[in-house]
Amino acid sequence: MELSEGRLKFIEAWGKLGSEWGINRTMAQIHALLLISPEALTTEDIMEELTISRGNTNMNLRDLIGWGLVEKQHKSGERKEYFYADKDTWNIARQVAKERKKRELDPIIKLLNELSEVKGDDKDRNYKTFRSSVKDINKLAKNVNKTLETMLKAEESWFWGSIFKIFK
Amino acid sequence: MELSEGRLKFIEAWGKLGSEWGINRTMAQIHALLLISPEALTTEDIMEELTISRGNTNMNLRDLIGWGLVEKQHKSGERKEYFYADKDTWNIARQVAKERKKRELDPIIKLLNELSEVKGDDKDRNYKTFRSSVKDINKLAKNVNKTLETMLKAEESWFWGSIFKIFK
DNA sequence: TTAAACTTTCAGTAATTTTTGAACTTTTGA
DNA sequence: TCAAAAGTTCAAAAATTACTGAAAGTTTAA
Repeated sequence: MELSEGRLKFIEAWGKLGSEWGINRTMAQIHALLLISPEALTTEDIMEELTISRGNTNMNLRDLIGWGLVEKQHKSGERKEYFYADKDTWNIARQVAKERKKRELDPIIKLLNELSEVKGDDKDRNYKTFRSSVKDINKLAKNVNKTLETMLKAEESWFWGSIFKIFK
Repeated sequence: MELSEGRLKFIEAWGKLGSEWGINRTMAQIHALLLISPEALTTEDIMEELTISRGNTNMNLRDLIGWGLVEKQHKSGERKEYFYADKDTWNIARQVAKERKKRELDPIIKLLNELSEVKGDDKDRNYKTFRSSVKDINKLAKNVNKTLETMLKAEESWFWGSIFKIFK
């Protein structure tokens, strides 16, 4: 396979993966393009490569910056903004985990704690099933939460090393 | 909070969470409803509780069965089909992990292996960055893969026990 | 202070995804 | 064998989400 074909496939696959995980396709594609670009790119570069509009490019770049996956760069003597993606996969994974934890896991844990307080009749089967499901999900969510917190602080090699030491 | 309010909030939250993770809202809501229902429900029950159409209910139930999260039950002497959700959270997590691994991780690993074979000029910076990104993502994907495989085989208490033994 | 170079915003449009509902199929019991 | 009761399908409609392009905003340098 040629590099140019490989690059296209990579961008396409990253976009598809993103959309399967609730991340907009274009945002994932811009990220993919930056991941395989040695140099920072301008808005124009991205628009051309992906044939998308200026507005779309701009908004998705802001989002990527909001996710902590892309940063703005300025070249001295130039007015234009350049965009660069961190290439360290472990940082990317951590950053995504961090943001999704904040946006989704934390609120769900908060709700589950509230739902644990729901009062009812212990003889009511609906109530018993509700309580039991909420309790179990709560436990799982808290375990995931603890594991993510460890991961957020950890070095990649230590993290996987620890995992595999046990799992063999 | 009252049980009825809690049930509504739970269904709503589960639906939202699903949609944030690329799972259709209604499918997640049906799953939520079944999770907090002690008895198996009929299509009619679900249609009424969630005020959705028969077609929609039917299709999403098929999908849930396809994900291995819901099973059909038959009551003797009755024509109607009843639907029941496994309430074991660990089984649910494993089932979701298993399906998503099969549908998404496995294909991505296959592609990454192909992309590892892309030929090019070692002096080309584009080529070098491409190779390096592909290699790193490949490594991460394989680590995730191994961890998932362990998880799929494991008992819940053993799994979290092992994780926390290391992470403290 | 002006104008060129660039960035941001957002109303309108387009694309995609989800839902409906009615026609169609299957199963069952009389 | 038939009709009632249930289950399934899918074209069309609705809802949601993403994209465009042009106007408005900002920054810079002369």
